[in-house]
Amino acid sequence: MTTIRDVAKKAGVSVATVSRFLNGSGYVSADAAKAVTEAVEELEYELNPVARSLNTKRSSLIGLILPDITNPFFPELARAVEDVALSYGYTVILCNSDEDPKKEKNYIETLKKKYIAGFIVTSNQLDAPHYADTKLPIVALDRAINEKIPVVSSNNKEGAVLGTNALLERGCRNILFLRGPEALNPANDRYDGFMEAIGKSAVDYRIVTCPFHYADSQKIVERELKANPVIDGIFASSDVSAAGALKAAAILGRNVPDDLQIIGFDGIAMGEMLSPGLSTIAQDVYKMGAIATRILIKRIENKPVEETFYEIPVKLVLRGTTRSVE
Amino acid sequence: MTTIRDVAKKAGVSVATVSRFLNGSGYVSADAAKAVTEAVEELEYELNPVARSLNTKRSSLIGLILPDITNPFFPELARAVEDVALSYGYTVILCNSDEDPKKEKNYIETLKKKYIAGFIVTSNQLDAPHYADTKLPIVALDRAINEKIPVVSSNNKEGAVLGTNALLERGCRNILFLRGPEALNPANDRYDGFMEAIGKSAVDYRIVTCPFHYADSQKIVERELKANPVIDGIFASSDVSAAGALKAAAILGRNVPDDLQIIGFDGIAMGEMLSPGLSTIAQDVYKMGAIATRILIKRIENKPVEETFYEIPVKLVLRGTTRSVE
DNA sequence: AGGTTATGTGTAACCGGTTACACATACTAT
DNA sequence: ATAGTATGTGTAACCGGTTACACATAACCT
Repeated sequence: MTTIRDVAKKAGVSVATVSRFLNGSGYVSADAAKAVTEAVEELEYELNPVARSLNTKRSSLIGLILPDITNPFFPELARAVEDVALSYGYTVILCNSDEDPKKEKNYIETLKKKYIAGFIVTSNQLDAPHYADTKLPIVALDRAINEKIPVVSSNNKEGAVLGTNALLERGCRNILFLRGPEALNPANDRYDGFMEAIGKSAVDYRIVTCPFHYADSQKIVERELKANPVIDGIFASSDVSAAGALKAAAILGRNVPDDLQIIGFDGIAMGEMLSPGLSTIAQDVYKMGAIATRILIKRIENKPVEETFYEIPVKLVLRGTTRSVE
Repeated sequence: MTTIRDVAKKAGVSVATVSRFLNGSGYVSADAAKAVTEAVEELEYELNPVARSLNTKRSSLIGLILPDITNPFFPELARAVEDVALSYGYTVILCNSDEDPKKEKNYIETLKKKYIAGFIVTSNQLDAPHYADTKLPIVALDRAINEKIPVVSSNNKEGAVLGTNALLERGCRNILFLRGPEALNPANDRYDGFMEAIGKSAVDYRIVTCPFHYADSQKIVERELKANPVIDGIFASSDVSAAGALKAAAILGRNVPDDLQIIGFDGIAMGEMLSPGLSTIAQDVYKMGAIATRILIKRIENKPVEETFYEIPVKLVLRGTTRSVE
């Protein structure tokens, strides 16, 4: 393995000069620069990042902490983070936290020892003291940890307004809202949006809390539809719940969309594979991940970060579970 | 930060003794062990993995190379790898290769510099010279790279036999087989299994190559069903293709499963969310990932690895796209 | 002219571990 | 009694970079 000392010898300069040239720090004459460049070329020298880390106490590692990559929302996020990280020369470490504070903390401790450069965190747990006192750059997704930590989030409230209005415009007069878990920030924002939009109408509605879980949602919706056959529209706070609702409708022989219209929230790929295709409020998850990563890298590299709150617009995607507006 | 020198001083021994004790290498007296243990405790000493890496040229990083985490097959795999890695004290780096040899190579080079401990590779490209000459421990998923590299794979052929027979037993007399891309090992094994099972029957069949892509599959199946209305069974080499087939059937007004039965392959979570639920040959993806990781870690730690080929059994999961056997 | 400041470079300490080697003592075997 | 092996420990070099500091020269002031 060629070391910086080999390069220095070949170029006829000191290691300090080589290091300075390689890092663009301090003064290096044109002659020295040329000699070093040539030596690097000839020896095919590549800097050892571990040795560098040891004394700079920095690395090019980014930690991505998310509840569970298996949740259909996260792969696309991970992909975006990885793409952007790669393009800036960073490497992504995958951490499934299961929303367990102990696991999260453990990851943070472990990775700190490796001089990790920063974290992207998608945590749903509400108290996060171990983030607060971390000096490391962090960017949060979907939920605020504290004022100093930038947040990237979908415009959940607006999305919910959009979805609710879509159902109203399509003639729904009795809407079931599948509210997400109260512990989740985005679920609360979506709830607010629904309430705002529904409040402006004179339509009947019903709200049921429903986990972002397929089988549970199916059961809940089955029960609701049986108990309240007048329901002619369902707005689910997640696509997974919407899929459960769709299944429940199928089981009960309800005709979607003629008899019952459904809109989900998230925009996961599965939506289009359902029959009928799921209408949904699509989040631009890739964009969220990409932006979060860019902000993180700016923070890591001490570049100025303009804002601390980034809201990504959502989009109404109409497929088969809603009718066209007449 | 406490260093090994602080510990040595506190324990009244040399750094060499501390290091030996910590690594369980060389001789350490009971007295010294006790003193070091106490000093470590009191000082809350934690070893610096970067410093260690620098001279051992090893780390506790594992690289997971896969085509695209966004593909529904991979999140569960990644989850398994991460779980097992974590339990052994390793950390997982996520690498989306897009099946691009350049990207793969680049990752390997980059991570080698970080003294990565080993790789788990799910690569579909057939030539992989850059793996061959790598001294690093590697475990492959789903395809053999060379004889020295252990492979973990589903029992694809048997799965295909199972699926084909399931359709036959359920009365299908004209089966469409959606063959996966020829470049993929598992697709070929599934093809072999189908041919073997269908050959033993006297049933008509038709084979069409079809990418593991939803919209494309849908189009292909729509075309096929129109051209050959006699088709009463579809065996798809992937669940995504099966989902496309199911959609095509819905569009053409074919009744699944009374008129047309469908079986997929993979067992991705989406299958149960479809209506009707997708019958499929389920791979135990989690198990594949977990086993691959355990083997890799054995290799990394120079423990004996019994075999170099691990075949994980698949399972027939019957849901709504197939009838019950009368 | 003389003092500042900018430019350029090298030596050597340092980051925080591991380990080769030298040395000392205790135990075994002959 | 003596060689040979097992046990135990410390010193110092080393992994491959970065950087504080000292020093030298050139350019820019007033």
